[in-house]
Amino acid sequence: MSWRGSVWGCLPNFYTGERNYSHNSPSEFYSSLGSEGFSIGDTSGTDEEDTDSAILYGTLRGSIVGLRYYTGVVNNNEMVALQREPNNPYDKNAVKVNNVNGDQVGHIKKELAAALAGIMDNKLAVVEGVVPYGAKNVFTMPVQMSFWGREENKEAVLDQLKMHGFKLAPPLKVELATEYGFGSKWISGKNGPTYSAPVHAAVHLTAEQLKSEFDKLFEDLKEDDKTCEMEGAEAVGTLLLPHQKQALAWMVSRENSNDLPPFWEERNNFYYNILTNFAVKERPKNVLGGILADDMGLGKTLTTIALILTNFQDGKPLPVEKITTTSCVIPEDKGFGSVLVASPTPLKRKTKRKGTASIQSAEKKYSEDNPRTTLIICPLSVLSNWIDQFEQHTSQDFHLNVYIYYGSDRNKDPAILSDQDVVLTTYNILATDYGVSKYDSPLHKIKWLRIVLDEGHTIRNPNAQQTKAVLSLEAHRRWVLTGTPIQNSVKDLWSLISFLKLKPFTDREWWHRTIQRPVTMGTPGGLRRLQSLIKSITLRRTKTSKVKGKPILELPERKVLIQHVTLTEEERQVYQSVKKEGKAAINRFFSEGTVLAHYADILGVLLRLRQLCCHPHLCTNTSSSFSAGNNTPEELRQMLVTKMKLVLSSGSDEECAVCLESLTLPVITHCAHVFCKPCIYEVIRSEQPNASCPLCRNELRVEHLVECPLEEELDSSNGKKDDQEWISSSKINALMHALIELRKENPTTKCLVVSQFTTFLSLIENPLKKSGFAFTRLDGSMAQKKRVEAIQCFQSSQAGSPTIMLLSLKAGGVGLNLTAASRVFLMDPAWNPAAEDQCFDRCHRLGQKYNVIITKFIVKDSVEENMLKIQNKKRELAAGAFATKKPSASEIKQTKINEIKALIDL
DNA sequence: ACCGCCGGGTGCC
DNA sequence: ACCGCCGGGTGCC
Repeated sequence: MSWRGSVWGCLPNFYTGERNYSHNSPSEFYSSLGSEGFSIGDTSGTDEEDTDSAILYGTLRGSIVGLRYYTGVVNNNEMVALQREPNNPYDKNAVKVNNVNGDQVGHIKKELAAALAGIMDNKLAVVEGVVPYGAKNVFTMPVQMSFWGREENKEAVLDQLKMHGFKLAPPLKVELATEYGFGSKWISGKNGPTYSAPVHAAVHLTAEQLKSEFDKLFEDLKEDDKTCEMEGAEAVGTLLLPHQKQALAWMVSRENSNDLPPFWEERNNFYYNILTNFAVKERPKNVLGGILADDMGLGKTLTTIALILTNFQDGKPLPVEKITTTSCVIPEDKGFGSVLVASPTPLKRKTKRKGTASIQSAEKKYSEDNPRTTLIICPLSVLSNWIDQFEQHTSQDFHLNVYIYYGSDRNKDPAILSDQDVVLTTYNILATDYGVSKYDSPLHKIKWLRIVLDEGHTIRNPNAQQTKAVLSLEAHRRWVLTGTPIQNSVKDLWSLISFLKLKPFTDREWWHRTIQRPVTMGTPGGLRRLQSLIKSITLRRTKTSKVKGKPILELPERKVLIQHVTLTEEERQVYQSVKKEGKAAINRFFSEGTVLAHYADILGVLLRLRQLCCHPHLCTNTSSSFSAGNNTPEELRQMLVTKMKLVLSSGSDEECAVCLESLTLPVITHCAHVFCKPCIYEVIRSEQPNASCPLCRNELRVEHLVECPLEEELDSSNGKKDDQEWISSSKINALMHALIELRKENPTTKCLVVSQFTTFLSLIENPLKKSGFAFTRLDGSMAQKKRVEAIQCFQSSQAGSPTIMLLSLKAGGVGLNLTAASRVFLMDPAWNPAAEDQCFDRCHRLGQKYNVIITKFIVKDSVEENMLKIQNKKRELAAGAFATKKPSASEIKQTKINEIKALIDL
């Protein structure tokens, strides 16, 4: 059985190269020193990227002075933050001391500050403080400091301190117990033995142990208060499943609750944070929201829509309005599958709700303090899914304004936006507005009723512009939807927790000191702490979870069959001659050592072979000449870039060598390699000022990158070649045979016929027509309206409705629902098995009534068979460990080279 | 007395 | 700060 349901998603998000922080903000400081998630037992240590785990150098007692002048107060044993203040007019070495709330307590005494300044500025160590006693002093108070840093900086730090006459004491003083999470048990042994601190950050757990530890995080989440059910309001036009009613009850109770946030306790009229020992008089606010982390396919979107309609205002549902206007305005001219963010296609919409006295009076209930609008932010790929689902699940009698804030003509008037019930937008639009001007960004001018982050893990990189844009939005209620809350390590959680505005974790330092480090260092209780945090704000069910003893989803079986296809003599001849030529060229590249320089050539060869396995007419537009001969290097380069574009425009689902997944927003480098735009930008950012290509180490510059729209964004209709007479192919014959057999068996069975190559789909149309099949088609080039039509048409159970859908592999987002089909014919294998799985899930999901049979057509003795082998290797890799070591640039290269060899039988 | 000592003024960095 | 430190006032016993 194929692996899908793991909590930890598939491959980790790889970064190449070390980050280089040049700013002074404490949060960046922390991120630069934070340990790299869980390090797995293998610590060969040769990898320079693996060294940013911090160890404790030792501790030092100092004093905080100038308390008179500041308002920040602390308690005994409370954590404090030390922050450099290089612009202090009295002392350029000044070090501020702040309490957990960020209020200044005082300064570090100047002699000590002089010693710390250099250490802190050069990021040799992170210095953390706890006030052990004397917190009520008037003028000065003591501070116990811990110095954390990389092993290799330890000497330098000790030297610096020595120069100023300071010496570190051995780690772990009793006063610091709370830092380590030992609690009172530790302190109680007054004259007991002394313990030495854990010095090394490495946790000696196997990958399996770690995974099971992580899985425990989400255990028991289904119990106690999370099993109540709640019916959706009348406005929810769809019956909710039991587990969705549970989620709704939980979400509504979270939004209306007045509980204290996790780790806070009330003690004699004060509220204490038991992690930092910080106290406040005002009751800290809990997040009115949380993380809905259900597995894919359990209906997070529907549940969220139900929440919006059911807990609309003051705990009451959306009122009935006797007005009937179109609820959603769907863009007519262009689909959402497009990911061209730089030049968004204008979407048509109407501005509604002008006039009508009754509505105006209704609007008066809403104001700055009492907003009405929910903002939903999602990746572009699922935007259309949200629109569909709003349409599907809102009852006819109710009217919900949904405004799609997308496209170059989006309405930026905050007054209009805050007058909607729902504003839907994408992370990219949000980040673009914010990038233009933080202050003019319309979405940042509004205080929202509720913000929903869909696929919330997209903001897991705290330094990404879109994360910053998301974190600076204002809202009363906040939700994160994600199927994979932790992709790679605990680090991934910070952005989400910070978005939820859970104090004190919004500040990176407190998150790091109280949760991340205890967890990564394996401090007793660290994981328990994280678990208790997650438990209090998260609801997660997997596909195998049960409600009242019954499985949440009873999905029918899914079988994958491989149907071998033998080429005809004629096809085989063409194939062999192209292969021979290609193999000779690739052999030459190997002997010249220019394999990676000719990457585009090689992809071109492989593409032609893959196309020939499908149909001889597919590769007529791809030139077979190799870039060599009498061309200048510049001409050669141009040819390679052109070739790469041609490969990409064929529809081939190529992958990015950095993230190892299907390309998103492909860009071609100067050296004719292709990567995801975000991946390569990350490489450039981390290797500045001089970055080099992960595949060939050539110079890498932003201004040389060429964006390359995928085939999906191109109009395929004008790519049809009418001048060629239609002929069949072995694969088409195999498909038609299967389809006709199937029709004999059961004429109502519906099928998906999937290919990466839309021209192949076009070629298949011909025999379908001849054999009298009713079919429809869905590919990336279709306008949104046509897609909706095609999907509705196909999903219909009416007699005479199409039984076949021609589907391009990557069409539509994860939400695309094609459950009417119970058979899938995959005409050509993809590099990335995950892309195939995602495609199969379009019919093998909630709502599927029959067992699903998937047939993969694979040509015998061809590149396709070799692709299957590579796919299997990738599956093993993805299932094996969730935190595989980051491959270095040279490993990326070697993997690619091995793949090429395997593919062309070298 | 280019000292010591006294006692008032004063106080982060 | 019930300290230290500074700098002015002062000066045998």
